Amino acid sequence: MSKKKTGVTITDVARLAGVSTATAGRVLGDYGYSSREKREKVLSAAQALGYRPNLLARSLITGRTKTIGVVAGDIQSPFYASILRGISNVAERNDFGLIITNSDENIEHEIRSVRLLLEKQVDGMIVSPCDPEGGEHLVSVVAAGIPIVQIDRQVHSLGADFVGVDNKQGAHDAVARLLAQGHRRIGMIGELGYGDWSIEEFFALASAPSYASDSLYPSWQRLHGYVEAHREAGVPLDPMLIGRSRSYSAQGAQHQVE
Amino acid sequence: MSKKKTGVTITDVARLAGVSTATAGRVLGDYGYSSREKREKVLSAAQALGYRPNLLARSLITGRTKTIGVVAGDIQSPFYASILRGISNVAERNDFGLIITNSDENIEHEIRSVRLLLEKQVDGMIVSPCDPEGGEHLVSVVAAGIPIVQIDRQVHSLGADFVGVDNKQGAHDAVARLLAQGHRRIGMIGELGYGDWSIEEFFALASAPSYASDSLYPSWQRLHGYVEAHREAGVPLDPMLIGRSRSYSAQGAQHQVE
DNA sequence: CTGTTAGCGCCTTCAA
DNA sequence: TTGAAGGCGCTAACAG
Repeated sequence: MSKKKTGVTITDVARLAGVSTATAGRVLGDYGYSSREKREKVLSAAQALGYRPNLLARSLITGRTKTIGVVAGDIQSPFYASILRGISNVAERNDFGLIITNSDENIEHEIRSVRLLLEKQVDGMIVSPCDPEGGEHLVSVVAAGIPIVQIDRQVHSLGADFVGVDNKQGAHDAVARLLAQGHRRIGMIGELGYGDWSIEEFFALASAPSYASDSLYPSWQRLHGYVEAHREAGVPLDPMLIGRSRSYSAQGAQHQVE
Repeated sequence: MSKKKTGVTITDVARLAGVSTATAGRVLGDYGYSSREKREKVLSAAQALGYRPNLLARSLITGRTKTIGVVAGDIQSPFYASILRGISNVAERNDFGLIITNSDENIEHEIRSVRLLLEKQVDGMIVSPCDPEGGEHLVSVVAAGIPIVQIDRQVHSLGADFVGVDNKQGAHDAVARLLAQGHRRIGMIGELGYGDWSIEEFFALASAPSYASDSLYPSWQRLHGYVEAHREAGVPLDPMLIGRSRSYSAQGAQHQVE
């Protein structure tokens, strides 16, 4: 009949148990002291009433939400899905909640997501920044004292932790091995979607021994490794051997092959 | 230097704007009346201080969190990933947050997840119940006035909304078409992992025209469709044509073929 | 060890 | 249209 949300509060439990709300809070929240006797009274009262703590109220006071926010590129991609699964496992093991958002590699979506997470008072964020250059919104987050861990890509100027793949080194090692085996025409298909250069231009840039690709997108970092391996082996580069799929998809790659 | 979280509150904004917290709240929360003049004062004060509303505090009062909780089987599976993506899109469009959890098709995980979501005061839940029979934990949720939408599988006794595939009909139609084309030995590989019957036993059960498979796991529902199509066509069933992969994986299916 | 008193940040009556 | 006062559910300081 009644349509109101029940909302059994700590006060209800305290009353039924015949103690103060403070004492009830101490046993239900598992902090501070409490005698065996009172403890049992409170627990059974809570049980009887079907009490569930209101984590919002608790967080409002403690300042901690036991929630971490994630800004992924696209939940649906196997890459992010597997990462999310790992994050989720660890979070659950530690009784943390997870608020997950997609950026679709779009900076405005990312900013929106970050704002939402901030307002929901997450304790920390895991972000895959879609633009290695522009990260003012992230700066304001760390400034607010909320830790950020970056995934896959990083905003260097942020100085926040980063978990990812050493793209340049990986590609370098793979290509170097092929070159060592005597191969000379090594093809590579990469996403290489964003970036202001043609392959020729990038080859020129990346051939400088001091070139740093750390702040580029992953596929360009890998191409840099490709270039370095060639330079070290003294093998000339041929732009015709590089395919730009412009998307991370099998179709895109297939298209480059044909 | 200071390590404290800044925490610009509505009070700070009100003071700077020279109005009461009530007025500041009205413009920042976009409710109630406010004069153009005050409104602008408040907004620029908020801007200057970098004010961000504390959604926890707001939710504590309003009783609504603009958050919906999801209990998926496994984020990482393409099936759930695509569903989550859709949910996420709609949620974002409506300024809702999403708390996502995995059940791993394990009832205890599911119960844990549901409890967490309840305590975080989600406004509603989307659940893929791992046991079509046992759903007491879900009953208590709807009893608390929190709407549930079920995905893929449903607890019938719950009487909650359900979104899914008509497994029986789909399998029935596919098999019926093959039979109509004259084929007689039609194989089927299904997960068929849970369930107390052997294939022979299930054939016997499902051959009854009145048999209802609604509360079974999806793969059994599909097998029911297979059986019905055969019955309607008067084609005898052969248990040897059914493979039980016992998992939703390519490997499992492949193994049945060999 | 326990109860009382204050709030957390915000919204919501209710007067003015 | 505005402000003052009260309270959401809970925890953090005190005294006792």
